[in-house]
Amino acid sequence: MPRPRQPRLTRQLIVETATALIDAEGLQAFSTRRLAAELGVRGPSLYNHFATKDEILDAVADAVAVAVDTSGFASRDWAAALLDWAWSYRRALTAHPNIVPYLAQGPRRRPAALAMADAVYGGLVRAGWPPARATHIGAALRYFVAGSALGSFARGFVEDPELYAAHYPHLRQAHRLAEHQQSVDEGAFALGLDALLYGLAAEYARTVGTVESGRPNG
Amino acid sequence: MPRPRQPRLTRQLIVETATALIDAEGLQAFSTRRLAAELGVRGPSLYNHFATKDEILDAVADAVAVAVDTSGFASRDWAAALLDWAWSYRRALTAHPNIVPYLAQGPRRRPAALAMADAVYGGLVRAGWPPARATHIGAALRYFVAGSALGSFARGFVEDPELYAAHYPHLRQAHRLAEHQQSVDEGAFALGLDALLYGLAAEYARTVGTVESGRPNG
DNA sequence: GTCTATAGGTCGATAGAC
DNA sequence: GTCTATCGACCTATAGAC
Repeated sequence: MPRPRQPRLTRQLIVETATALIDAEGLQAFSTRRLAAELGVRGPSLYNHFATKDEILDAVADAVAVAVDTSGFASRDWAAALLDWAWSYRRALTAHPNIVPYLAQGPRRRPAALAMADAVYGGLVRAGWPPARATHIGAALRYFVAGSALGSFARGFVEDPELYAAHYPHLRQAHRLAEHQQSVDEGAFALGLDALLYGLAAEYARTVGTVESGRPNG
Repeated sequence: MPRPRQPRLTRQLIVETATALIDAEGLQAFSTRRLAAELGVRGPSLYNHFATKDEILDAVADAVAVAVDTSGFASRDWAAALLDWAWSYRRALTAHPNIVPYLAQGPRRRPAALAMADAVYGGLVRAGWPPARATHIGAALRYFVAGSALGSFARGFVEDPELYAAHYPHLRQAHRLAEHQQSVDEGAFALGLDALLYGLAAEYARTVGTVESGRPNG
C-alpha cells in the first residue's frame, strides 16, 4: 500500500510533529522552516493553519497539559488527589522536558492548563482549605513538579572523577550519578513529594480538620 | 571628570553586562552582537576574552551561583541550614529568572555551582543522613527552588475576568493574582518549604535520630 | 585588544501565482 | 492550501589589518 499521496497538514499533525521536534532537538531548533521540513512542506504553508509561531508553541504546550490527570479531586481525599496529580503532572512534563520553560510561564489562555488549575484549586477548597492556602498549595506543587522536569539532577554532574577529587571532596562519587539517573531523579521526587504532603497533612489537622470536620467531596 | 576613554573590556564587565541583558530581555535576546553593542564595542572583540558564546553563559550562570549562601551547613543544624540555603538560593535565582533554564542543566563544570553542591551534600551526610538520602534531599530542594524561580505563579494568570467566568468557575478570582504577585509567590514558597522540612524532620527522627544521635557539626 | 570584512548560514512573515 | 520569491533582518565565528 503506497503512502497517502500528500500528508495534508492539519493542526493536529503540526502539533504532533512540533512536539517531536522540540523533544528531539530543543526549543532553539524549533523554527517554522525546520518544522515545515519535518512535515514535508515549505515554511509558509504552516501559516494557513496557525497565525504565528507562538500560536504553534501554545498548542504544543496545551497538548502536554491535556495528558495530566486531575480526576482524583473528584473521587478521592485531597491528599491522595494531590499525590496522584503530582505524579501524573510529572510524567507529562518529563516526557517533554524541553517545553517546560515555556509552559512555566503559567496557564495564560491555554484551555487545558486552565482546566487543570481549576480542578486542583476547586478540589482543595472543597476539602476545606482556605482559598489563600489552596492557592499556595497549588503553586508549591507546580514549583516542585516543574523544577523536577526542567532538568535531570543526576545528569547535571559530568562523568569525570578527576573533576571532583581535587576540590569537591564530598562529591567524590558524583561522577556515578548519571548511571542511576532514573532512580536518583524519581527517588528525589518521591521523597520530596511525600515530605511535602506529610507537612501539609499536619497543617490540615492543625488548622482545618479541627475547626470543621471537612465537607465530604462532591 | 570625563568618562574613561574606552571602557576596556574585562571578563567581569562582560559578565555583568550579559547578566543585565538577559535579565532585561531574556535568553533569546542574548547574542554576541547584541552584548557587544551594550558594551560599546563590535561583536568580535568579545572573542579576545571568551572562546565561545556558551563560555560567557557559563560565566553568567556561575556568577549567579556565587551569591548563594551555604554557610549554615558549617554552623547550624541540618534543618536550619537547609532552610537558610533554600531561601538564599531562591533569592539568587529570582533575581535572574531568565537564566534559570540554563542553570537547571546542573553544575556541570561550573566552580561555584559545584562548591554549593559540595557544601549541601557534605552538610547532610555529616548530620547523619545516609548518602543516598542526602542526594535525594539536595535534589528535591533544587527542584523546588528552581521551579519557584522559573516563572511566577501569580503572573501566569491573565488579568481578564471574563476569561475565567465562563468555563473555569473556581478561578473566578484568578485575574486578581497578579496584584499580589510577591505575596502569592513567596507565600507558596514558604508554605512548601516549611512542609517539606517538616516532613524531612519526621523522617530524620524516625530513621536517623533514633539509630545514632547525630554527630555534632564540624 | 579592537577593528573591518566576511563566510556561510539562520530566522518570521508576507504577496501573489497556481 | 501549497507553492515560489522575497523582504529585511539576524546569527557565531574567523582572518588579518592596525
